[in-house]
Amino acid sequence: MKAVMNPTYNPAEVESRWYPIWENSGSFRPEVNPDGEPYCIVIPPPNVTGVLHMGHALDHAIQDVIIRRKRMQGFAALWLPGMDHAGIATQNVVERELRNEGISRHDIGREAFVGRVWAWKSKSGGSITQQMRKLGDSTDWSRERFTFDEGLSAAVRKVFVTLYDEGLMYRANRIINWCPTDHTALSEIEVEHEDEAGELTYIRYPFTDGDGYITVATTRPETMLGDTGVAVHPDDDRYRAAIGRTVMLPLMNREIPVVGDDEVEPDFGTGAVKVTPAHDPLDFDIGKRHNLESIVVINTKAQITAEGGEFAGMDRFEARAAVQARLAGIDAIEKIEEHRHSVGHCSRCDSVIEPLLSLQWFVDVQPLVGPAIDAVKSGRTRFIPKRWEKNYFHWMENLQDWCVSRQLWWGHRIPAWYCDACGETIVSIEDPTVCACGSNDLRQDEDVLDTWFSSALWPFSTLGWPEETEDLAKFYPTATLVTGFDIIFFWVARMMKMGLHFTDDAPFTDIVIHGMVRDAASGRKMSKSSGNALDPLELIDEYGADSVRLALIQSAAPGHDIPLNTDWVDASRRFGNKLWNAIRFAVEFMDVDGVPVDGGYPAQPGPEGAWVLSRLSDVTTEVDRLLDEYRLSDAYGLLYNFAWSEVFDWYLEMAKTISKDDDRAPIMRQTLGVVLRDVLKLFHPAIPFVTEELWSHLADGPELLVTASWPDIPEYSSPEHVDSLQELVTQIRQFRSQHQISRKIEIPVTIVSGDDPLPDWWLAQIATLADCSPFNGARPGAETGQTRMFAPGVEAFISLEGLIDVDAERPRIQKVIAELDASIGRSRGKLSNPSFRDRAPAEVVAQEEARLAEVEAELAEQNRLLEELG
RNA sequence: GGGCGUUUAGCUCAGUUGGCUAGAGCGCCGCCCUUACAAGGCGGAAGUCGAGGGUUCGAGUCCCCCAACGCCCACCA
Repeated sequence: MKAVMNPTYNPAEVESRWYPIWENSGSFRPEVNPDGEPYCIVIPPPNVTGVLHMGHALDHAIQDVIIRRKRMQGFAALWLPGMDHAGIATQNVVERELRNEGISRHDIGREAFVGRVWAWKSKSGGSITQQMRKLGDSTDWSRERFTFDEGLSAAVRKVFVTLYDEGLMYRANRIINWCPTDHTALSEIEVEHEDEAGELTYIRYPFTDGDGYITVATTRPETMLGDTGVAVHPDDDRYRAAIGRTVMLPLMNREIPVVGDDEVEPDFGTGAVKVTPAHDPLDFDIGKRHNLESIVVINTKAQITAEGGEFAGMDRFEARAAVQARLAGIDAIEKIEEHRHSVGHCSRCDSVIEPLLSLQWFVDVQPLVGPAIDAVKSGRTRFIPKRWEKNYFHWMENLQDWCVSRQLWWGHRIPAWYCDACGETIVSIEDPTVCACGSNDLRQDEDVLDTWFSSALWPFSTLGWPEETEDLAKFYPTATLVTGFDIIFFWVARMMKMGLHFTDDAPFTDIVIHGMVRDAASGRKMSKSSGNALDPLELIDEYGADSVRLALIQSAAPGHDIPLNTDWVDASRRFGNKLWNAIRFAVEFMDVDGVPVDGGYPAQPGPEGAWVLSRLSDVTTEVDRLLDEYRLSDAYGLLYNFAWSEVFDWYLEMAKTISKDDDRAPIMRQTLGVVLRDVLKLFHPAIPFVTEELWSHLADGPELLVTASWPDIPEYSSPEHVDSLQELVTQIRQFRSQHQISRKIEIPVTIVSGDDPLPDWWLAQIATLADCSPFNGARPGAETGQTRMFAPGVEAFISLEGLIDVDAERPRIQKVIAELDASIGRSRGKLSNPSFRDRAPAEVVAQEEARLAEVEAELAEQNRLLEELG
């Protein structure tokens, strides 16, 4: 018995019903296609603290379209979900909780704190996994992973220890980027540079021999407290004589040398630079080259240390003003200029980064770079769109060593132990209990690893590596990665390096890069901070997940940003409603249901059926081509127009003209059913909920649409008659509209065909679709008061007498003539050009000639009609 | 200082081997409550494809140059 379908589609009710059915049926597991070729996408793991935003919605919609189609195509398709432990972000959330209780993490200690984070995770973390279900993500939840779970942590240790054994993981004292707020080291890509207004302070450093001074320029005068030298370019004539002399550092009264160094830019400032090896990366290098001492004058809280003398204890910015004032007091400042310069900020908390000399762990990435570049250069892995490859190469070629240690508690603790007795460092997978020297006085390194370290292993660690699991053998290397360009450096490049190094294969074949979702109104990136963010969850509640997905997919041209507003979502919702009603009509009013899941394509579908099936076949072929190239927006734009403008607007209307007791009714129902079935299949990856619901009304058998087969349509050739039918109907409608003729008036139309009499079905279609009474007969005499229409193979005549004011037809014909004239002009121009005839392909020339002949004939006829009208 | 992207209808955007009269959604105008859908149907108006130059029989599409806007990278202290 048929279920009654509501005339208005209600997404909320339908969507909440289907997801559990899919999930519980195991449809998202690759095991549903046990013999299928493996196809795997690993999800970019959202932060455990994350809530679903538009960026996720886009990223997931794309991945879901890809994986759902592959599943329907019979692949053993796996979309592997999971989350990232998100070191700093998560630690901050729990620290905020503690702060509300009036305590800090140091009050409860490391172990208790980590316990609190786990407790938070099980209670509040991972809400995004429920939100992904609302979106319809067909991820295999039985394989869900977490970067901090046991298996992945084992992979992290294995990688760390291996890199250490290979000499690629080392501990060193370097200038690193320090966030004084998050109180941890950061890698250089976690620092965002912004141009800001600042000052360039020119300070005089007197020579110790009393003969003059040298002026240095700095944006950070407070660092002068730690100066241990002044550097000039060795070829700079102004300063050549100064090299080797010493100056007296003001305020500190420290004698420091002037050195010559090629890295100094003579054109900047005074051409002489103060050297603070402990607080500037360039100065650190210069200091090393010239054996200058490193004096730490700023601590991890961004305060001046005891080495800073009278300024000790001051905040760095307070000290900047104080140092300037003191220098001015002793007349050591030559001038202060306004100066815009780039200032580094913590990408997480926006604090100004402090370059600090610090003992940290680093990965020597150079040996990993070559294979990662080669994999892309050779085409083993390709970026889509290709232009991102250039960015990837450029970044790879300019890599610094990766600072991986973080001064946090939430993260993978560095598997290094230090022996207090002998000073030995032990790096091992298993926790050591005793040192080679016999001492068991071992301290594990306090630091944890950069969150991105475990993310870099994601494609293989989630599949079981370093164990040789079945999943790893089957699904690695994975097929496709889908992500935004903003994390190519953070994540994609590192996965490539680690994947190639540890598995000897690139982790993906295709890397699909999409843009950012933007607010269509302002053009800005959607973000909470700018207050222009659309909340996908609110949109899902209001419009349905299908609408949000389709809007994103249709807007997402490959590699471009996506402007989104609710109009797009609303248009998608209307499409869902249209689809709903089209199928409701077929099921309830045309008795189309029990459509077979596979095949069932009619061998003799009749002319309308052959037309729609040939269009379906063409469109499916094109959609497959577009989807294979990841052009989702083009594919679904095409399908959207096909479904609405051709299937619903034309074919469904044609089907209506065939009454239930007509001999052609059974074949029409079969054809309509098969076409609608395949439309549902083609749309399912984009709008899974409404299509699954409609499938349950339309199709026969127990199979869910989610695991149904992708369409494979036999060839059909379309009868030419259908084109002329559509053209003539459109022209009659235009005629009616132009002359404001009510639909209630049936227009008598005499139709003349070139050869055979027109079939009854054709006349019946014309009659219904154009609300006219067609008569297939001889060409009427050349009496006045007729209008004439052309369509391939047929002409139509309408007597204007009694239908319209005959005079009103004149301007219409004149307009038609003007258009035809223009067209003929263009055509003749082309054809009279000898070069065109010589050089254009013969088929293009022939096409042009045929077109001209046709248009000329029509022009002659319209001119004749105009004359008849007088 | 490098690199990349964008510029097409009132708005937001498609347009990938150069080839009929450049498309879509929304908006706008007219008619229609036709029993799938008024969240709809039918019809319509609207674009010198950022400026200039070049290649070509033919350029929104390829090349050069310019302009505006946006993004990324970069240790000018």
